[in-house]
Amino acid sequence: MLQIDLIRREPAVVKAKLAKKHFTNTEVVDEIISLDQKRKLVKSDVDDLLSQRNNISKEIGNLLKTKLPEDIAKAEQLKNEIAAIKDKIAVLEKDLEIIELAQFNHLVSLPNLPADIVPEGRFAEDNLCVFCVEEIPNLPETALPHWELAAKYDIIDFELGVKLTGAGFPVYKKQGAKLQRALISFFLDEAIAAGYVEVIPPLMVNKDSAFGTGQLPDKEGQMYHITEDEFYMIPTAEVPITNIYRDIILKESQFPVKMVGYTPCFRREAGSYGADVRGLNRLHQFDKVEIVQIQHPDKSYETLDNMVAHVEGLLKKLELPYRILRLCGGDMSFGSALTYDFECYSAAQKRWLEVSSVSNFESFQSNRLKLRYKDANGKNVLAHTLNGSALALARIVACLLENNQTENGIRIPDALKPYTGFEYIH
RNA sequence: GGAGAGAUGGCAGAGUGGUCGAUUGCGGCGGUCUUGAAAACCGUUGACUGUUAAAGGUCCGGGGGUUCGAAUCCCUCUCUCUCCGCCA
Repeated sequence: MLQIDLIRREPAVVKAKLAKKHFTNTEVVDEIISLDQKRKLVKSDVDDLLSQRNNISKEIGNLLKTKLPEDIAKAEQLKNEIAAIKDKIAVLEKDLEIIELAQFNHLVSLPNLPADIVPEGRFAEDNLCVFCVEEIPNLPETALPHWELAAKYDIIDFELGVKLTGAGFPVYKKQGAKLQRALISFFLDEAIAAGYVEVIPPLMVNKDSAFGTGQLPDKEGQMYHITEDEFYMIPTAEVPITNIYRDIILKESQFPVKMVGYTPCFRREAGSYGADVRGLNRLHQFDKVEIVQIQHPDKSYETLDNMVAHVEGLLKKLELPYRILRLCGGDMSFGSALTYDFECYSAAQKRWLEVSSVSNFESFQSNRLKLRYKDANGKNVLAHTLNGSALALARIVACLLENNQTENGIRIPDALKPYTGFEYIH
């Protein structure tokens, strides 16, 4: 959620930046400002009336204390006076409620403003490739896609998942299950070595948490919703982990807060179909290790670079061909100010798969979360939040299987061998 | 699932209808003392809104009600604790 203060002060700048994100409904900005002016007027009227009421009530209290007949009569008179004030308050408070609700609804409909270096553009093709490995693997035509390798070595069973739950819920078996665990441990250990504190959060969150990180109201349809208890299955560990710091006022000395967590992630992915969802490409449940940082606004972009470097280090250790994209305004997520996507090359499918997304949300989430720090002047200021996948498992597995297939089986990268305990899947 | 008790500031814990944004203790911060530290002593210490600054307003788990006036009374929801039942 954008800060109302910024919208008030710099409406033109806000509109221009929204346009870069292809949010062109600029009348919303004007509407927010006009509602804000109305709100202030009504609020100040209500406050005046409340102030009058408070004073009269105090007076009544004092009069009644004396127990003198004339004072009691006076008190009764004042009670009548207050009745009229109360009616006025009731009317104005109703107005105020309507105005505030309208303003809130408009405010939460605005996406975050993109950073200056975000490229112009609307679609994936407009993303700026800031790094790409020199050699993209070129496998022989006989190379198998990962879903066939999964069947060949009996390590991932998609059909069985359909039986148990439905499409998009694979069952990992044997060396496939071990590989999964190995990757999770490897990613966690790397993050812990980089100073992140590990947490294991709940896999379901309440409405407040889903709102805090921006999933609600914007992406309601993408989460599994447990209606009986009003819980949402987490689409990413970002939600519970970042919400640990909801309603918190940090000291500056606590920056940066660094957390890492492994969780399964649940996504409804309504409307997806075809080659896009084949095999491990897009699942309803997948595993992910997520890194989250909370940082001083002056340092958040430096931190974003650190997080990008961390993810890059993981891909290097896994010996996977990757590229890094700086997302264009139209392709970025709702709440992000700057996002780098990491894509790995899936050599048998001959396509790039997104395996990580690292973003700086600036104060967009913290405004909703009321996540602040006390600055040197004792003023409470919104902190910046960042997060990134480090890494998302399923697509990494897809690339590992495809790119590393040999006549002897699937080769495990050196960095992973201590975790798998085997060098080949066969 | 059944029965009961409770939810107050960073924490502990007073407050049952009026000057209570809230006694007090701990913690935090600043100071005196000290070579330094501890102890002791003194002072200070919630958030939001609003404003040039203020005044004013709001907040005692959430929502609603009674009242001139609610932390305090009533209703309701959520959560926590204790006992019983069930159980990894």
